[in-house]
Amino acid sequence: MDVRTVCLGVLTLGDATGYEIRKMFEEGPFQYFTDAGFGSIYPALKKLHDEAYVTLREQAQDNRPDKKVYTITPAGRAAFTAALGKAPGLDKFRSDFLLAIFFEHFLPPGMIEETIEERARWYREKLEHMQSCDRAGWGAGPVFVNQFGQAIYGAAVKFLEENRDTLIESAADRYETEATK
Amino acid sequence: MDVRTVCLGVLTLGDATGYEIRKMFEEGPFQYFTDAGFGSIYPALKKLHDEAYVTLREQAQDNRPDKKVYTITPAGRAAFTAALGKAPGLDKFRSDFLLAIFFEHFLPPGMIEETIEERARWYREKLEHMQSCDRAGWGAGPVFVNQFGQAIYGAAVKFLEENRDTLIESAADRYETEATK
DNA sequence: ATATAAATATATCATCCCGATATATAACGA
DNA sequence: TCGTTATATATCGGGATGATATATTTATAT
Repeated sequence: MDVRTVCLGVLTLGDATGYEIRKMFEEGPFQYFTDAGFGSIYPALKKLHDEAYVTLREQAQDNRPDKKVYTITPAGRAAFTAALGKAPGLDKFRSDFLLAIFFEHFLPPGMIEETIEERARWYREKLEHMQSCDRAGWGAGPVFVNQFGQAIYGAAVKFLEENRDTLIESAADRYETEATK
Repeated sequence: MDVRTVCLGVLTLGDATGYEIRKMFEEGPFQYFTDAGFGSIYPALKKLHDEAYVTLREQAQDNRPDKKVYTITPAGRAAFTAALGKAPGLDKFRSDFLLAIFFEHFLPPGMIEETIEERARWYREKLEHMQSCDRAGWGAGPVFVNQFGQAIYGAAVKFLEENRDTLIESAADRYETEATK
């Protein structure tokens, strides 16, 4: 799904500026399964405007850059519906952390524990954030997505907590063996 | 982690051609947390060769393009170790499926069930593949990574199976309400 | 009181990545 | 026999990433 389509989706929830869309991806309910930076959002909005899928009104502000508030058009809604109608692409889980753990024997001794600890903390924080999200007024879709996220991130936290010691010990054993060799 | 670094990692496991590296990403133990197509692997190998991180020997074959077998150099190993020494970037889970479910009210009636069913099947297949992987001779790192994957994909399957009906019913209710309105 | 960071708001740019496409042949099954 | 899969390389356009630039206010910290 390209950034243009996701922007259209966000705009079906209400008018927004590029900056606000970015915040949705960073802090809002979208952050766990999609992402886009300014470098993709601004060009996307420009193109959506060219295609007449959105309109914009510039709002002057004191001592700040003008706000560009975007509104989705009926054509934009139709395009978004059409895009959703196609079978979604495959889910992707990408983890440099797991790559590092896979090649764990290339890591300096203390770093395995530190890395796992840090990642477990990160997953725990994200999980707590999802749990604390106010579900009042949310529709069935957003609730399902939020709970799916909790299931996944919860499983990650649980696994890291239950299996970290085994890996750390096995790495420690290897270092000992190498030292006495 | 860029494709060059991941290629170096694969090459620490043994010499390989670009085609074989691709297969590792597609079928091997890497497929659940990293990915790269030919369009990234071949340029990456070319650059690694320029940087003297790999050497290559061309193996002529009958009626086939020459095989280019790449071997990692000591400098390549050092570069890979240095790259792993840095704190890994954040894990990313990206899902067009969840985006579609989030905007579930834009989907045609039957498609919600079909979409969830298809995705549950996909997660189940991936999970079974991970479970069937031969762990004999694997080190602690690869085992940890494989089991982490199983925990995550298992949680996804479980969630989809347990919650699909609730979402489908709530969508059906909405269609009824809209019809009688 | 003053420095420093963070938030608001836009935008660009190089670099890299993804997916599609091209080329060529062997092997295998329908 | 005809289509598909596997082997093996490579390129190319469009798009995404991450860093950087600009400018001001507000909040936090020293």
